[in-house]
Amino acid sequence: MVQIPKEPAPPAPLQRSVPTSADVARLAGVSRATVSYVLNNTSAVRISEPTRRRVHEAAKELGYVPHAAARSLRAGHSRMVLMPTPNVPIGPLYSQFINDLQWALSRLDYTVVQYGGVGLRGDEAARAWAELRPVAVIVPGEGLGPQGVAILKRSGARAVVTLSPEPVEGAHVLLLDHGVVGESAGRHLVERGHRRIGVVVPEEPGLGVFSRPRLEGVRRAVRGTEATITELPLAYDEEAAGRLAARWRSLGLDAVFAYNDEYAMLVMRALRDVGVGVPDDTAVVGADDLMLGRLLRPRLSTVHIELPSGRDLAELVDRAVRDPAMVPTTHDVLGARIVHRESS
Amino acid sequence: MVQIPKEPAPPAPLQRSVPTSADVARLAGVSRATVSYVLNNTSAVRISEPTRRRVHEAAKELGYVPHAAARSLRAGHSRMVLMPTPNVPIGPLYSQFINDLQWALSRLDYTVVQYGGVGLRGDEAARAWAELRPVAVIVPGEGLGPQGVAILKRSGARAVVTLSPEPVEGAHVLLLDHGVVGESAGRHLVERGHRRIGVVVPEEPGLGVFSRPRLEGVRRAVRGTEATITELPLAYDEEAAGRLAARWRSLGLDAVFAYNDEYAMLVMRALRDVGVGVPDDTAVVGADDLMLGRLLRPRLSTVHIELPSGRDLAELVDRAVRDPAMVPTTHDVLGARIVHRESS
DNA sequence: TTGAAAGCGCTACCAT
DNA sequence: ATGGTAGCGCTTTCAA
Repeated sequence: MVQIPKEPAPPAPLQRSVPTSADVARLAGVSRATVSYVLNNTSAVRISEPTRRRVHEAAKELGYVPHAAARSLRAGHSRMVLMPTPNVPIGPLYSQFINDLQWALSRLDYTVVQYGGVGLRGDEAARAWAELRPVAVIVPGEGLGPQGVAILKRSGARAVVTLSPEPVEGAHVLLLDHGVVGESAGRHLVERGHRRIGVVVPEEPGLGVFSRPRLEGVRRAVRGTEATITELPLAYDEEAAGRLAARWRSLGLDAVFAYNDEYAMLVMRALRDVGVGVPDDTAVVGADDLMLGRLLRPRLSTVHIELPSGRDLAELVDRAVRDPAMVPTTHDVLGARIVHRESS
Repeated sequence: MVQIPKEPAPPAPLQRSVPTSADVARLAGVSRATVSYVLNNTSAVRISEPTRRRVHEAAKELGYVPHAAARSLRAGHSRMVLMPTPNVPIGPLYSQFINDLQWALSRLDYTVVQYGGVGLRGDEAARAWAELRPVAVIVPGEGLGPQGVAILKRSGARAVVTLSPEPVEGAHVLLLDHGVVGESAGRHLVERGHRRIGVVVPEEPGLGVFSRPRLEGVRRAVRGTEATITELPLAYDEEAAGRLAARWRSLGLDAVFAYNDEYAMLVMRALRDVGVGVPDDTAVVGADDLMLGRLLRPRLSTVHIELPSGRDLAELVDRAVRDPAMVPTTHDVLGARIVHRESS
């Protein structure tokens, strides 16, 4: 651990207080109203060029920066889109999505803010978000109930969107049903003649949100076939994988859906190390279509996931903000398709 | 691309306006002052139990949530710590660090907010942040100059901390000099007798912040030895790696520092595919000590990186906030040590 | 073209 | 124990 040294604090000069528009007005020799007109380019009012210049100079000289809270208090609304930061570790796929979303919302002139509420949950969290009076809230993942939605709306949020595994009353829901991921994998394995299918279920807490539906998806895919499913709880480390591999023959599986590409790499490695052939003895399928899958040998079969584009979501938010009468709906937005390579 | 359908907007009921403390006061039959005392548990004032109850009930019935902007406007300060979201894709290492930091700051009763300013740069960005009047600003990476620091401080930020590759006047700087990473790798390779060392430099824009110092670090490590450095620009895809591998023999290198573990995997795979032996023909060293390095065969030698703990940084921020007189200093906080496995 | 002033929601001082 | 009220920084009528 790298320590940040603690230093003794020598005395220092007092900080000048923060300049306000009144200070600018005083320095420019005009009223606060005029300052506001000039700095906001208010078109309904004509201000003479010399005055404009004086105001701008005064503002620059003082290092004036408007006070967002005061402004939105006065205006009665803000353009802040609040998005709680997920407290689960997220992959590159999701990061990219969030990035696109932020970019698109910025283009639409919203201020995007990720709120790091760690300990809070449920309505308590919703209340904390509501205190900031965001014009819209985008909640990734579960955890927001109808109550929470109500709290947010009562506090002025004109759009509440959740990216959730299940519908939420009152909110615009982008249904991210990971079942389709498992389904793709399961269908693929069944079609290729596999009958004893293992499904890796990560032991990491917080991954259950994804792993449970993926497992259910595989179950759905094999329904009506002779194939059977075996759950394989697994921690993301080599020893755990080694232990799993050691009892592999006794499990009698001919295929495994490894939750995602990273777990797939872990499993493939462990199987290799105990002499289980992939795909001949056991087929392996990952998910997420990460680069690493392409680099493995045999090349990893995987499920490619399509999230909605950040732009689409940004537009949904914008429409909902501009038309609060819009009735919230629930849409399936998770796409999944198998990418067949060499491991299956 | 998954499309989010656009729906026609039917008419809908008007939204009741947001309840304020005045509404609560009216409903409870008390003054706004009393409401404030009750809801904030003001210890300087005694409120009778029946009154408290009435206030709480009224607040709950109305779904009252205090208005953070109004509160901090009145108070003259907030407990918001603002952190611009990095617009470079960040790895698991850094994500973990940010998470820890958020957690630690929450424990200290700060509200952590990641600000998604995409298009802004330099002082423009600083001004946008300053509008929110955060009590502290933590800037990951370069891009904040002394000007920006001044803007933030003039706007009331009591602590400005940057995690930067180089010192910034006026700010508390946690120097993340990635040179030490390259140095560790370089020293290791030289000690093991390698003399013609390639250094992968990712072509991805935005990674230059890291790759340049890492390259310089390797240069530093070989200074005074007979070893030579060859820069190897490389995009993160298989074809590019294949092209690099194809001309590998002609490069005459006996070792390569691959920027990080992911690039190392890419390079190792490409070298393998053209029959270059690792480590016998060419040694490979990665960086970041990701799990995938342990799963490769040969196991990947890598540089383990130690970031400061989130807790330490949170404490630094807290101290700086409580004692604005504290003079800003610059500290090296990036630790690096070689993890020797099988690829070198 | 510019200024005076009200008021957004909240808290803290001073009365009662 | 409770209420009246000023004022945080800003925008926006309304007057001049």
